[in-house]
Amino acid sequence: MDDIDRALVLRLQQDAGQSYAALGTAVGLSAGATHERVRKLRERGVIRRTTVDVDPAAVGSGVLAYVMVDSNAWMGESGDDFAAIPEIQEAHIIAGSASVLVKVRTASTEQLQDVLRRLYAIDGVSGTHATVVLETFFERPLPL
Amino acid sequence: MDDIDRALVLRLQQDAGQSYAALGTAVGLSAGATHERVRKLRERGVIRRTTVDVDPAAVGSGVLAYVMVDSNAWMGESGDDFAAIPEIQEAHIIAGSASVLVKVRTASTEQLQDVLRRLYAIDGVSGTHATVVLETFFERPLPL
DNA sequence: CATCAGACCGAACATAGTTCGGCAAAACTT
DNA sequence: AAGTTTTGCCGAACTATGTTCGGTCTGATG
Repeated sequence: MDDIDRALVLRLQQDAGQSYAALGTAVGLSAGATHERVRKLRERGVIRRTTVDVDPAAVGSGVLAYVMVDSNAWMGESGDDFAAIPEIQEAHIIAGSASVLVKVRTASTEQLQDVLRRLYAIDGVSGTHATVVLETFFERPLPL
Repeated sequence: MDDIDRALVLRLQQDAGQSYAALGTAVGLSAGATHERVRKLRERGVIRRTTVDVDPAAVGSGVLAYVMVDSNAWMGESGDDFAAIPEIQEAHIIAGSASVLVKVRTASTEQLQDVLRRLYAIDGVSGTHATVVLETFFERPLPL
């Protein structure tokens, strides 16, 4: 994981569709060597997969909210329960007063309410505190 | 934006590296027609870009925290101020007691503290409340 | 000093991306 | 309802890229 690897990851985050030749030129390598570097980055798990970035509003997920989930039990094994709710995009165990923080995307606030209802149905969940996002400044890749 | 488009976006989210031929077979189209569909999805902005999913811990961002930022002024024009802090991965204006919610990734809690210091330096910021993530259950693409 | 392992280059070969003419179905027009 | 236009698709040609491989160099190891 040297400077060249970091440069490769950075450029792939910006555009994973470019050719190995272009990528190689940018970092000072041949296409073949670049290919080999990227292959190893995938093998090591640094690069998990290549994906596309989708406009949420265009696919019926125009409402974004973060929900603090309070509980009266240990939630460490409840990952699957949260994963079963498709509108939940992220779920984290957190330090602090609540015990789980989830990121939810829905088409409407009515559907958001329905997600909250399903959250309450999870074992150990004693309360929720939803924060609705009014405007997103930006969402961007990791710094390098 | 019909069922085929949704199927294409779904499959591209899972693996943007597969061939148009494979993608076409999966949805019942030829490679050429698939190519044209995906081109239009990009043109319309439904697909914003193709990127790679990187393991944060592998690139020196093992600490994740969400920070509620309180303010005593209108923050609607301060997007650039938040964008100037590279460790901030997302920044949103929110409804509720705080006015901005940011997602921060750093290598250490010391660096997290330094980010908080830089947040305080932004015009109008009157306080912060950081929530450190202990474990991430999952982070996944949008539902379709 | 000799040997070994790792990384790179450049060229060959295989595969996929991209374009295009022709066709058919659907959507307007009159 | 018939004509006309538009849209979307197929399949094949053409172009570009991915992928592999032998040979070379460099730095590390013993």
